[in-house]
Amino acid sequence: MEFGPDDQIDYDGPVTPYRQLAEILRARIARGDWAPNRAIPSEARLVQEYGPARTTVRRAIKVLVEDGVLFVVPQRGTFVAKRSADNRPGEAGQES
Amino acid sequence: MEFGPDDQIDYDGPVTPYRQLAEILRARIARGDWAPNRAIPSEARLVQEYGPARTTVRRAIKVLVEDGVLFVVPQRGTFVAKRSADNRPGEAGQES
DNA sequence: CAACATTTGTACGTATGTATC
DNA sequence: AGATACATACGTACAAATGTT
Repeated sequence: MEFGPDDQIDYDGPVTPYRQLAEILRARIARGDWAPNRAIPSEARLVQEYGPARTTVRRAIKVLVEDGVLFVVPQRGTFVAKRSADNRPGEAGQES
Repeated sequence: MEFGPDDQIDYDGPVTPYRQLAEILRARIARGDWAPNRAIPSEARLVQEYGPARTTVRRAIKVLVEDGVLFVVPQRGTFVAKRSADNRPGEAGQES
């Protein structure tokens, strides 16, 4: 079961909402919704778009940060890593 | 003697309570009370509904998990498998 | 400089579920 | 049966840094 960029979060399913959101964002990044070194929507914006609590958004972002897909700049935003497409859930290789 | 969705547990009969509950739940799933990928009531809820100890509920769930009818997601819930209707106990079912 | 908005960081409390003892 | 632990999610509030007006 793959996640698409336009999917909504299913709160009653077996997959946790933060995992779903992570895969949704991953799909949108892979599709090129936001270019490398560009900021994705703010946490507050993602809360508005997808409905979850901010805690859930942050958890989803954390997954992608650990996968090297995103990186966070405090008080600035969350950005798409340069080689975000290469990074997959398997090996978590993040550079700092 | 078949079990129906509305049956109660008979604690004085020859069939163990957990077996009865398993068949009750199986009937409810077959009847479509919960769709595939949807969660069945929580263990605590089933305790309330049918009266047994939680141990009994868990044992019943275990039977259906081994039959491929249900699957458990830790910290999330117990869900109906997609092809739950196909899976039947058969005579080769394993006991534990 | 001051005031404000934006964004991430952190913390607390509540609720639900399973896991374990 | 009951207690405790852990994971997840929601809501709220405030702090800190940055950017804008």
